[in-house]
Amino acid sequence: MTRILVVDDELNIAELVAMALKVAGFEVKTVGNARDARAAVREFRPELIVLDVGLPDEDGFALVQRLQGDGTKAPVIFLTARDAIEEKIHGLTVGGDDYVTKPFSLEELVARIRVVLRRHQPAGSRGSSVMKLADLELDDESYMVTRGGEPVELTRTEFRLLHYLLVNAGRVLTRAQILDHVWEYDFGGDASVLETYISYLRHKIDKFEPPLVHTVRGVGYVLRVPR
Amino acid sequence: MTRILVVDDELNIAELVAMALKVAGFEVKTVGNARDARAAVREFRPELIVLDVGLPDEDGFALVQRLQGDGTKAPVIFLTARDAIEEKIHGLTVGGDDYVTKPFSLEELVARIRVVLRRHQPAGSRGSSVMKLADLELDDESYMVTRGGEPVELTRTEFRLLHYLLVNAGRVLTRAQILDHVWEYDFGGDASVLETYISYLRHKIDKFEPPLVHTVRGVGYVLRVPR
DNA sequence: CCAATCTCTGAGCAAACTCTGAGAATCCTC
DNA sequence: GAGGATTCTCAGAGTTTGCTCAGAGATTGG
Repeated sequence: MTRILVVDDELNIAELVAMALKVAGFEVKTVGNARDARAAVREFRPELIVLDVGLPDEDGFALVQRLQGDGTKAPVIFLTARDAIEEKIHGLTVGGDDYVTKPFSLEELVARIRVVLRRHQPAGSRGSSVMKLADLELDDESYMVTRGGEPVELTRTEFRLLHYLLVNAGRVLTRAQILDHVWEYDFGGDASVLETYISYLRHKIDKFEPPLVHTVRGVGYVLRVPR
Repeated sequence: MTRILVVDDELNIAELVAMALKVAGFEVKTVGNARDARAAVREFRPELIVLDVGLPDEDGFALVQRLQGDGTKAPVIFLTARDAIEEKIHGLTVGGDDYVTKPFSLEELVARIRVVLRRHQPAGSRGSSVMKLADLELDDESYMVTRGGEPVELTRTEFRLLHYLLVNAGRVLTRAQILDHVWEYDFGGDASVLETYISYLRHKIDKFEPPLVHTVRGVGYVLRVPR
């Protein structure tokens, strides 16, 4: 089980992320400051670090330098405010690290984590980045979706939504779950957006037979092959 | 796996270069001064050396002489300030060595490394230096690009951009990734330059059908053959 | 040292996307 | 089958994102 260290001083965010990652099948440890982070790196030996750059006791980037000096090779995913100085991010994606701007959606964060982890694995043992259900295919890496071989153009939100449904194919997801994962965590609107996007998705991928997106009345939605 | 030794006393630069080279599939060792460099040459037996000429403890050129006296035949790529005495360098690069002026772009450095390595390989085992996608061809060595057989004139930045996209054909690259690789490492501007250059590229290579440069809204760009 | 070329900036414009709200359609219960 | 609840669909407002262009500044080559 892949170990991930989450470093964020905002407890709510840290908890939220930790939850999502545990559900996604990772082993997670959370700390709230740089000092604990260094200790955790030594003891917990994480294989990836999710790091808020706005830490109270030490600049996130300085911390990374120190950690890597300590011998960790774990890639880092930085959490940063959307309008933060992009300059500081420069040079970051060279080593396969990445960053996600706040507020993010959990779906997006988990996707980035998967991409970074894949890049850091020896090329041979890498799985494919393609997910399938019936004749529907979704490629994480190239953002391509095809149904029955035909390419389908999806917007970003549509893509995230389909991705989340696909990861949980066969399992019924409640509206709340979907909103919490696919939309940014500070999204204030109601579930009608979701219905709208389900409608869009159906137009794009379910104009072919058989339909894959199914409504479970009073509960939520599932992606599955009907029998 | 080709071994490359990076000699630079600026830790940030050395790290940056090492990262980029590892991602490009080389085995890398980094040292920060001339003494360690000589030791590393003996133990690590690099097949190419990237050497900063502004070393604190010994003049880079003197070092090369000594190294070659030690029996290394590894070609050298010098890193030098842009306004440094170019004559000295010209004299040294006759042996198939090369130089890159700081600040460089990673794309450029890696390209030079590939060219130098290719020159040093026995003529028989050389691969081609031409990359293709559909009817688009790009030759690393001669800096020539053709689309549908027609030659296309590209400026240096356009060439680097296309090259980076082509190496990663089929994979969506974020703006940050592209800026980090194609632009010089101290570039401080924002992504609008990139958009401008994408526009230039499209005018030059995508006025033919089918278009190869595709925008993935909210994410970045891909080079791919549409289906 | 001048001219040509290249790079980058900024602003205006265009297109695409997200979300809202309201009415239509569907489903379920009684 | 009526009525209420739920879900679907659509059009449009508002926002975001990307494209293009002209021109200033830098660089290169003669």
